[in-house]
Amino acid sequence: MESVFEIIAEPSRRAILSLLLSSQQSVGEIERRLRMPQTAVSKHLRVLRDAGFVESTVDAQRRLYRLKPEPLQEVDAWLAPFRRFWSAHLDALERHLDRMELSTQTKTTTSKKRRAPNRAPDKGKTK
Amino acid sequence: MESVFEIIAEPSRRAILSLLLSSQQSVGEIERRLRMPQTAVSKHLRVLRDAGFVESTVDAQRRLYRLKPEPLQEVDAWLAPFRRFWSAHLDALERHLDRMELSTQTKTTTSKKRRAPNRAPDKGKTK
DNA sequence: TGCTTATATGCCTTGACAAGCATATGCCGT
DNA sequence: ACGGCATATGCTTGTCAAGGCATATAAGCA
Repeated sequence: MESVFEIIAEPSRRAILSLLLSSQQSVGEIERRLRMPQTAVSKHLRVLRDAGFVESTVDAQRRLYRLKPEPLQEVDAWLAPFRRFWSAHLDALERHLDRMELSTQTKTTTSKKRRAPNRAPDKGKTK
Repeated sequence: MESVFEIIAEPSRRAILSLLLSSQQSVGEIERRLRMPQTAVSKHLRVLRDAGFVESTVDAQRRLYRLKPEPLQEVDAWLAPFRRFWSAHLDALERHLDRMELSTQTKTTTSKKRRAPNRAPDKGKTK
């Protein structure tokens, strides 16, 4: 399995992580709320625990699982340079729109269909 | 393939995305810098383009690929609640450490922005 | 026109993993 | 000690995607 990215590629696992955001949960609670078979929950939790996404404590016959931050922080760290990238781009776009007094008040991006206004892509030899 | 998470689960694709952070690149450049066969590069780029991570323009026989922000922003959005989660936890830890007058003076004395105190990662009960 | 460079695509094999099912382990109350 | 509840694990099967290879498309050049 290896990387944290492969771990969170699984939708059920992301669902479990999101569920644990509110508070720690037992396997049975996760099973009910996510409507997924118990063995599947246990297996996903196993993967998540081995990768450090969650930890568990024993409460009688139950096991309570809770989030651990480190692996997702790793994802966040990988994402950081891209955040800089796109904020830089949004700034540039903003300046550009300012410069050409664009009348239409464009709400900032919401739906995925939104694209940058048609500028000629600078096919610069700036390489 | 579907989700953006599955797309970035592939290490080569993450490498390509990181490479494109600096500037747009042709397929051949990516091939050389990542030392990976051309057909592999092309296939990964196909996946990335279909998912909206990159776009390409034609420059004679070359294709120049560049980043598009939206899909990674989607990842970032999913991550947001977890960021809140772990910063809350760091705050709690910090308060806790403050309360038990921990001797180690944290040398970063910027009191405005709280930072995680540098402690050894607590390897409590890993088996 | 042919030759070369740049990139894309189709086929095939292989490996990884999720899902399902059966079963094992372990704790509870009586 | 027993039966039942809660959770974990082993095995098998189907699916799907990555990698390798050959080949296709297409633009530039002589």
